[in-house]
Amino acid sequence: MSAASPQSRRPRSGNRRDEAARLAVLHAADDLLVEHGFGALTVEAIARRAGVAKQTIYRWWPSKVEILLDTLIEDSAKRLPVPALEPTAETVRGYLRDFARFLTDDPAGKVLLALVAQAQHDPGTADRLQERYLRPRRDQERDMLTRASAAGEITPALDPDTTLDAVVGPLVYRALTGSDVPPDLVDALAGNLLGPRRG
Amino acid sequence: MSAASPQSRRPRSGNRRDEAARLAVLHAADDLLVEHGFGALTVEAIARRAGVAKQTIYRWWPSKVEILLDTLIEDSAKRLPVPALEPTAETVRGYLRDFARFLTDDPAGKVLLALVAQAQHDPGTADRLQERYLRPRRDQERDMLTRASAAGEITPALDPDTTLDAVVGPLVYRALTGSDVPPDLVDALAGNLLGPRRG
DNA sequence: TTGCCTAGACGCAACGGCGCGTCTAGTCTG
DNA sequence: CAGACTAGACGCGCCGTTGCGTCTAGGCAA
Repeated sequence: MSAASPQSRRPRSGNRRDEAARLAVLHAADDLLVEHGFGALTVEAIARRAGVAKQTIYRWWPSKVEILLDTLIEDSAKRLPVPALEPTAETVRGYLRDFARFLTDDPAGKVLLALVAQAQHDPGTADRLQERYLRPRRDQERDMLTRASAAGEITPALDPDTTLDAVVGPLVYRALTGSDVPPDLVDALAGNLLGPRRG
Repeated sequence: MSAASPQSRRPRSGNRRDEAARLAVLHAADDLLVEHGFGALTVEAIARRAGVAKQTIYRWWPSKVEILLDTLIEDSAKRLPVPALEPTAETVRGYLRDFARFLTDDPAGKVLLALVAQAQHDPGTADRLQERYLRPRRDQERDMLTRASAAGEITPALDPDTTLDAVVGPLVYRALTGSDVPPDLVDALAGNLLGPRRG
């Protein structure tokens, strides 16, 4: 659906990068992953779907992993922002619930799971996923927790990183193993690990 | 190391399956995965390493995933048994600590992570992993928790499956993202989720 | 017992298919 | 002209399959 059709694409703009082609590639990769799984995600299939020459892909991306990282970063910045200013117990819980829905319902969630998976098969992917996505996001999440703690909104018993792993881990694990990730689960984990509100 | 050398292999035994060949394939797959990662794990490489013809592999296993499942099941039955009879709070905690070490230090732990990863890329793998490994093991673990609860050894606040996901999830998540999985983490999670001993 | 015969597991080698990443050639636009 | 684009061919490696010859255990008959 979101693949650009050839006629809707603006004419190329000379010797500058074609933004329409870039978006077409990103959307094609996303769509193919969701529709047919990572196994069917080949560079040639992306090129066909995007209506773009294979060489154009290799010109701008070293691998399909980097394409997926681009879509993941753009999409999760848009649709799963980390509450930054004066987070309350409720915004923290809300973020975690959103994260659970992101994992299971959002196409970008599938992209994240696929990249975590691919990281097991290829050390290069593991490094890039850490650098470009996991580490920066974790920094923001840690900051959120620290601010909420300082404001007395939450009172976690464990240090911030362990707390985050303890909540995020089960959500990701259930998503990876094909279980559902209901909001109740998030609330149960948050209740156990974030401590009483306004302790 | 564990690949059978040709001269050490016993002569084939007529029209019966060659057990030495079976073990050579299992060990070759295991070794190649640990040494070079899933990416380098091809059926042809396994055949070369095991000193076995490719057809012999295809005769007995429909895919390399099934080979890995065989090794995972045999190895974790041997090296990570689930405490079954009258589990105490300490045996439950011990099992979870063993599981953490299994994930990071045991070759079979790498096999499990690789299969969880592959399950994201291929629905068939997801089904087989569930059927042959995750479900049976979860059944045993649930039983362990239920018995320990009934005996008053542990007092989890959540239902058994959620409790297991809440402990196992973070361990797996950290292993997947390349973090270490220290015993302290297990103890912290267990302290939070298994409840006070002999409450 | 001796000797042949069959069943089935095995190794060797080659097949067509496909995705990889690279390369060449030609087109289009600022 | 420079630089991004399309189209398509290339060699490589692995896929899963096939044909064929070899080897051995076990059955059967003289």
